[in-house]
Amino acid sequence: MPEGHTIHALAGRLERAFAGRPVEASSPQGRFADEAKRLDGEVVHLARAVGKHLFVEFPDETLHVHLGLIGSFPVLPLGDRPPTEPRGALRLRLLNDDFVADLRGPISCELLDDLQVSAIEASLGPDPLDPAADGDRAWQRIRLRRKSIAQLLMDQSVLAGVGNVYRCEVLHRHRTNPFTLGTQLKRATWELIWADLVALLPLGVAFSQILTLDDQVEEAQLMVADGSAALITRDSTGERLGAAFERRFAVYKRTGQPCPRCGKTVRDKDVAGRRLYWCANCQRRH
DNA sequence: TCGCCATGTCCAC
DNA sequence: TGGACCTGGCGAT
Repeated sequence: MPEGHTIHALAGRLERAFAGRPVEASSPQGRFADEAKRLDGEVVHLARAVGKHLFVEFPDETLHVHLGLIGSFPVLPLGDRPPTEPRGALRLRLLNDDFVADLRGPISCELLDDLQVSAIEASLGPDPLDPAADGDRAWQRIRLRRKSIAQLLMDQSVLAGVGNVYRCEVLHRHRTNPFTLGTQLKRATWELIWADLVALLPLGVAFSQILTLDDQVEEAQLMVADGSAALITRDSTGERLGAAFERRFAVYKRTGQPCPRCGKTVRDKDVAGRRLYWCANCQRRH
């Protein structure tokens, strides 16, 4: 269940497992059979992510994948075993001598040309994981909108990569009222939120885990700074094995429990089809 | 074993 | 704005 950090980590894993070598591609489920045939035997150039969109570049076309809410694309080392027999609805399997990657349940899986890839990228707001991204581009879209900042943070044309967990947690971190309209939001508040996302999302990629509580964030940053993050046990794709941190949040899925900052009760409410969690007592800023 | 929910998005009304 | 879609995990049965 992916926010942007998951897709960036996945792109890295695919890149390490497949880039620079020919790949066997197949669609056991059949829904991607013609396209898989076109990729079969081609060399993978690179894999990259923009927000929640994954692009795997081949010589003549680009595989575009969006996992949606329930898609998965695990990259597994084969070791000395043959790949497992495909089971269930396996949309796409990528295979070489060392790795297998099985794509299931994506909301999109398609082959695109460069123009089509550019069109998708152009439709997305800045991605805090892109070092060249400009948070001011998002601000220009936010400041004119009469929608709540809770909705705007989830709008991928405003900002690419943030999902429900990061939105709830980052609004709590900055004591921001989720119902503040874009037109009411202070620029200084946005700048703090953007800078925070730029700091938090790379920790999500490094640890394959959403970290938003100060104690965990500080520890994770120290581990990145002193190199010990790299020493965590990893498999041969470079993926960390097991969770490094306890799964804890300030407000996400904590309805009825005390806010860790002020002790008042965390609330939830459906906003545009997604559940928002927030503390009405200490999130009052605009 | 079943049913529900989920870190997402699109489309018809 | 509600439903549809796709799969895996988990609590209730």
